[in-house]
Amino acid sequence: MSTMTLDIEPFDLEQTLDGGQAFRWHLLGDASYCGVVESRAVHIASEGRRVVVSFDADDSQDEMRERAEDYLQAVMDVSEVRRVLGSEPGFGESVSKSPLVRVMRQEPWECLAAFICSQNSNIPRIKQMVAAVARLGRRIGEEEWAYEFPEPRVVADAGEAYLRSVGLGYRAKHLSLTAQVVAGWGDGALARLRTASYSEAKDALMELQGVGPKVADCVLAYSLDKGEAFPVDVHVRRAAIRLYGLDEDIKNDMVGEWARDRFGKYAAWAQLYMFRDEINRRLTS
DNA sequence: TCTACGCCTTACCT
DNA sequence: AAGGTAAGGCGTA
Repeated sequence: MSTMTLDIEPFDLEQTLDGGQAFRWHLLGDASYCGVVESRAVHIASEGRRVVVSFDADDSQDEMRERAEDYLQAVMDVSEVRRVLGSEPGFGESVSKSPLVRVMRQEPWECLAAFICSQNSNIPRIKQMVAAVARLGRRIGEEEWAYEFPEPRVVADAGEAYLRSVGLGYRAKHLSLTAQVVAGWGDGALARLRTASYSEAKDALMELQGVGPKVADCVLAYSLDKGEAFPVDVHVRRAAIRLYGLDEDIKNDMVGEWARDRFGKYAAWAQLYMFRDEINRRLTS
């Protein structure tokens, strides 16, 4: 293993890596995490005032630094996030005083597949489903989680029946059909949506089976550089109504527009905080 | 077009 | 141990 220190302020590893925007990070006993970034097994730890990334000694330091910094969005100026969200009701104090929950930049296809699995499910189960899909990919290490996420073609060829057999339920059909379509688009087609506008990219994603407004916003926020995306699920909706006094009967797409207006390009960040706070609230009440 | 509502699978939790 | 719950989306009325 090689290690390097990222020039990035320490952040909330648990809520960032394992808080529901990604589903393939594994907690180790020492509060660090291991997982896969672009077909490489990596280990991420917070050590004092530093973030330390470890990886296979065969990989070049420069290349791994670039990958990790991209995945964790290390170059972005988070002081602006603190300024914009730091005095919001409910979660503002957490933003300004605690280690940040970061919006990451995942590989779009893996992100899309994961959130197709997420519908009408919960985090433990989503992890189980994504792990099963990941096992279709190339092994990149000894650990049970160490698989490169399979290309769309591979998932499509595995077929609906297989995906059902590993626990995806009715989502198997959605993922199988979408994998087929995305495979047909060719390499890099999904990532190309990064240069499209928010609404163009969202329309394109929602053409896919199993991708409605909520799943689309997750993919836009967590993999396609659309900070204005604001995934509205039952929890975030409840939080928005409670914290900001929105009408009880407001439509979900209106909640999204409200969030874009209020939080701008940091809507996705606000959503992570609102989601977390609402979940914690339900668990503790 | 727009909205409301039933349904879809099953792991996980209590 | 059995039954309810869960980061939604789709098809139909």
